[in-house]
Amino acid sequence: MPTLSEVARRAGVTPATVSNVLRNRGRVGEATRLRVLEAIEALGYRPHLSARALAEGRPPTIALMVSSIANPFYPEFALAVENALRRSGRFLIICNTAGDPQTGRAYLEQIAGTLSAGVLVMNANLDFADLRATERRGAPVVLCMWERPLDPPGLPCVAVDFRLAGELAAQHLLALGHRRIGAIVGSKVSGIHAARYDGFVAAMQAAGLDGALAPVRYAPDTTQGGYAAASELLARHPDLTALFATNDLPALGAMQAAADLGLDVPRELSVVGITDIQLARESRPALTTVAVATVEAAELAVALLTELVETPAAPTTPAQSAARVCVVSAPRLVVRASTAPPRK
Amino acid sequence: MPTLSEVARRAGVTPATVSNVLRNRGRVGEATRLRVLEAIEALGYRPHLSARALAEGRPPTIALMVSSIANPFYPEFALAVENALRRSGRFLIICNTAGDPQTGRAYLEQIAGTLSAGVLVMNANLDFADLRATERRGAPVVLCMWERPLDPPGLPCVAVDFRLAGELAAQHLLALGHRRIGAIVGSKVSGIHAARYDGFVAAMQAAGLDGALAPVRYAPDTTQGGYAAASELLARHPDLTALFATNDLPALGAMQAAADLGLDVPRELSVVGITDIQLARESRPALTTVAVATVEAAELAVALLTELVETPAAPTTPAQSAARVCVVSAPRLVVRASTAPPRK
DNA sequence: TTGAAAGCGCTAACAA
DNA sequence: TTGTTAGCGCTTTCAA
Repeated sequence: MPTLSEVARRAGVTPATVSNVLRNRGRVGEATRLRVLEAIEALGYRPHLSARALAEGRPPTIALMVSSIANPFYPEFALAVENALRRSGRFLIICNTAGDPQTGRAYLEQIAGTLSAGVLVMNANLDFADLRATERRGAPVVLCMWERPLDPPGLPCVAVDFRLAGELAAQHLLALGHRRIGAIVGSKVSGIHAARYDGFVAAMQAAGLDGALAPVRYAPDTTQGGYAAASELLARHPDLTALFATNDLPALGAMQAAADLGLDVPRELSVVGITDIQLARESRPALTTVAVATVEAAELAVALLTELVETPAAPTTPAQSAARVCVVSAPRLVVRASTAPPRK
Repeated sequence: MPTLSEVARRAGVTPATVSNVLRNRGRVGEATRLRVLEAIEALGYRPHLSARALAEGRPPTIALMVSSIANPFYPEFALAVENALRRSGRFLIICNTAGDPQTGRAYLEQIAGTLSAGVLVMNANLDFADLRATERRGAPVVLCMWERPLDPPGLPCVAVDFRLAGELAAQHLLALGHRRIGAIVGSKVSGIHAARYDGFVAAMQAAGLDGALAPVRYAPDTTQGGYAAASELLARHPDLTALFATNDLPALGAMQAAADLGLDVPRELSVVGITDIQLARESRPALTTVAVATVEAAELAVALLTELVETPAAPTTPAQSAARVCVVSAPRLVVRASTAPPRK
């Protein structure tokens, strides 16, 4: 592969000039510029990105930490991230933590700042301390889907009002006339779906029901988890007319459980989820859900990280980080075919 | 961030020695080694991967070209690739071509050989010429799911016997007693699913039916595509008792179409797909399909590419490339709930 | 407008 | 076993 020096030699200039031409720095005579361009063309020169990364002190690369790229939600997000990055001439490294903080730390230690200029974190179950250490080493970190806009994490982040999402979902069921509603929370009790559940409880409360007393199950954030949770809930509380799930995947699982129990959705059981992943549209019946601005979140996250990466590393204090919170558009209800008024 | 020289200074040795310790090159005294290790620890030193890439002449990175990471098949494959790479200390750059050869070429030109040591190609609709050019520039290319083991592409590849997959699917339907079977081919007429369809036709032939005359529709390789194709087929040929699809996504779409037409699957219509993506297990009814060794293919692809990357670049002729064909385990039928004998 | 020179952080001969 | 010396390909002052 031809190098910049070879281009320079051929064009009868020095490497510095070629570099200036490449970066459109201006300070190059038009005739020279043309000669350089011609040499580039003739030689088929392409800049060596690793060399450039070293010289510039920062690679054209961003790492996306996810717990599993195979989770049907992430690809949509990753796609949006990749698109946004490509537009800004950067590249995306996918880091799969498999939900294991060790793996996450290993990734961060290896590539943050040395092979990737910054880090996007998408629910990868990482130690907060590791993230702050990463920041301190000079690789900015952005949390991609913070659940509580009003409770910033002390790290730059893109926040989604998931509490509102929970409220909207519950309000929809309530408006349809449901009163006996079960909840499936796709994480641990103290987990990241807490805000969504809070919203649900609040909406119930507001409707004069004791939301905290509504039957609830905590389950893994998967279809299987939702399936198991729904099976249990329906076995224990046969009078439930609707199920609220904090995420689409468990909601989809709940629909399967209903199908296997011979319950017709939505006639005998309504199901609502949160996020609006592609599958929600494609399931039968199509899932009613609360759509989250995934693409917008991805773009904001990339924009925020880009800014941080390009800003001369003013060592960020927690307070400064706290200030870097972008909130995406409010979630909105998408009514499809999995919800209906309860049978009397 | 501390550099190797700083570590050297602190340990009272030269950079070369530190490098030797880091690479476990052996030729270092035990006492020195310990001192160096201690300095590394004390300083929190981590090797700068971009610098190393430049010095070694090759980055620790591999590019995976896919048409859309959001296609439910790719994440499973990408996950397996990522795992295999991580085990070998490499990192994964995701390149989304959106099926556009331009975008693909731009990616290849930018990063192949300069930011990524090699390229994995997963049905990204790339120009063959671009791939060969990439190879010539010194960045090995491996095709990840070549469809016809007996017809090598002139590029190193991992091949899957998709013709056999098509045969197995058809044989299953035939064995159940189906005779009026429609086919949904998830690509253009001359597209990459041709081998699968060939297998289908051959199996029909072998059963004494004129497979080539079986109703067939070509459609995009998506649920929507399958939905539309199945709707058409069933409208035009109400006597069909089974549908064969060359991929799971269209098969799933076909099941939805059946549901919307009020046809019970599998009682009134059997549906079979190919690949066995995660969704196939999770759909209701669960999809009968022919499982392809995805993980094995990913691992073989990584192994093959790794070998090519590490082999001192003997400029490969097409003939040599042709020799680099790995074939994964044969596909195998997975019977689930979407197939049954035809109603008399 | 162009050139000269130093250096990014690391590796790898080759010498000692 | 360890050090010396050149780079890898590019960017970027600073001079001319």
